Amino acid sequence: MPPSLTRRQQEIYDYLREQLPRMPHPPTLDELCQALGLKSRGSLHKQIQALIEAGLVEPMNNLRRGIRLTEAANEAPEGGEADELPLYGYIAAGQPIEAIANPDTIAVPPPLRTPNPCYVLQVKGDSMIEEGILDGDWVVIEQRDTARNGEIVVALVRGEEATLKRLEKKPDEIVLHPANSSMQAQHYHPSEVQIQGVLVGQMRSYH
Amino acid sequence: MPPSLTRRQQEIYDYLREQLPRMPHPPTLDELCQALGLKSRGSLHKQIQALIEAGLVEPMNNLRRGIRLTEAANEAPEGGEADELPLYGYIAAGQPIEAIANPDTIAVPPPLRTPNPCYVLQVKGDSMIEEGILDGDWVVIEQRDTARNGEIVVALVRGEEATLKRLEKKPDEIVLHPANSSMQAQHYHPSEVQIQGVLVGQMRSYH
DNA sequence: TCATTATAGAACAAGCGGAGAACCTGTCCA
DNA sequence: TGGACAGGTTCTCCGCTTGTTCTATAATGA
Repeated sequence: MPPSLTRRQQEIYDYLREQLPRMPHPPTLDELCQALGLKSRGSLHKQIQALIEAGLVEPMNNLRRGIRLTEAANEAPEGGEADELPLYGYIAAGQPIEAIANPDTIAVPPPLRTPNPCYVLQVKGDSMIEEGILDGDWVVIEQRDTARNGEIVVALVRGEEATLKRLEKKPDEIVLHPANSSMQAQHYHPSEVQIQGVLVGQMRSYH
Repeated sequence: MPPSLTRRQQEIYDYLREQLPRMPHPPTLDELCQALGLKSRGSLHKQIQALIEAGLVEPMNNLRRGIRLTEAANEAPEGGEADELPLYGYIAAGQPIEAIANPDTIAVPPPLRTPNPCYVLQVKGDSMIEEGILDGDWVVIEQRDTARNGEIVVALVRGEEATLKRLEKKPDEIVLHPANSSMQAQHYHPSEVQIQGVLVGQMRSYH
């Protein structure tokens, strides 16, 4: 059992886990220093050393191979629960989906999802309050680009505004109905609206 | 066997069990103080010390790695299925909980429950519709016989009627508030009402 | 009334994170 | 072949944070 990491060590480790795969080469200490806002190679080395002792970073015995993670660290990500879905971020009427910094996952019980690919968003605002979807609720979205009349959908309007609304398809227009009597239904030309998914589940925590 | 915890210690322990997994780093004493509304690090330290002696919190020998639970404490919650909770039946205003024939279980993601014993009911009727709890929703209930003002509780009235209502405790009476403007709040003598649990989570399926 | 519990607050010491310098060891190139 | 150079290693020093310890003060209850 590795000695638990200090806060800074954890931070650096998290950074490595996230950024390393995107880098063309394993970074040198100096490069990492710059990326992390440090000025002293020696300081960073001390932190990395701790990660090496914890078995998370490949030891580099005087070789110049840059910093890379251990196999163990690469495989370790999550406990591998079968029904974890990605938590993409927030959805609020009128803004694009706001991705959160740490792409996270959240467990979703089978009845709340479908066998098809799904993801989770957290609701911001009260636009669907009369459908029992409150600020802060998680919604489970099935990834689809079509929907039936009356379904609640994640719709992208003119490529920029993502909203959670009830869908009404008319011959020549698409109407997006909020469920909040203080808001107006919005009318669009079909070409303006792109379906990104359909609501299939919802969860709320009270603490 | 460790000496039993004081009320406050139990409270802090529960908080840790619930909140620690969501934190990016193990918190420092100061951070915890703020989260718990305390102003003195020293005070909290004494409480934590007691939890350490009870074997629930990892001892920190002058190291600054924050507060973390023991393995024992982390694994302790339930021996059984990961996060399957018993589904007891239906709850509707005005009738006892209607047990379903096959006592079933349903998976509940950790954020929707507490570390304490919980169970699940399915909602019948619209009495809490303005709180975003609709007919057919599942509600996760923490098994408790006390509740704080403003919490939504499963209350058994005169030993026969179970309802899901928002609780208001007054000196001489207990008021159960529905969240549906077409229904009336109900007033009872404290001896008539028995708390059976507190709402901690809610789930809905759209298919 | 005394014991227990919870809290505030002050004072202390050491862990920890960082800077910087010097050192060491391979690689490259004239 | 022997520098220059890049990059890893080791060291010391400093200041802030954070765990620890103590004392004092309420509140509560047997």
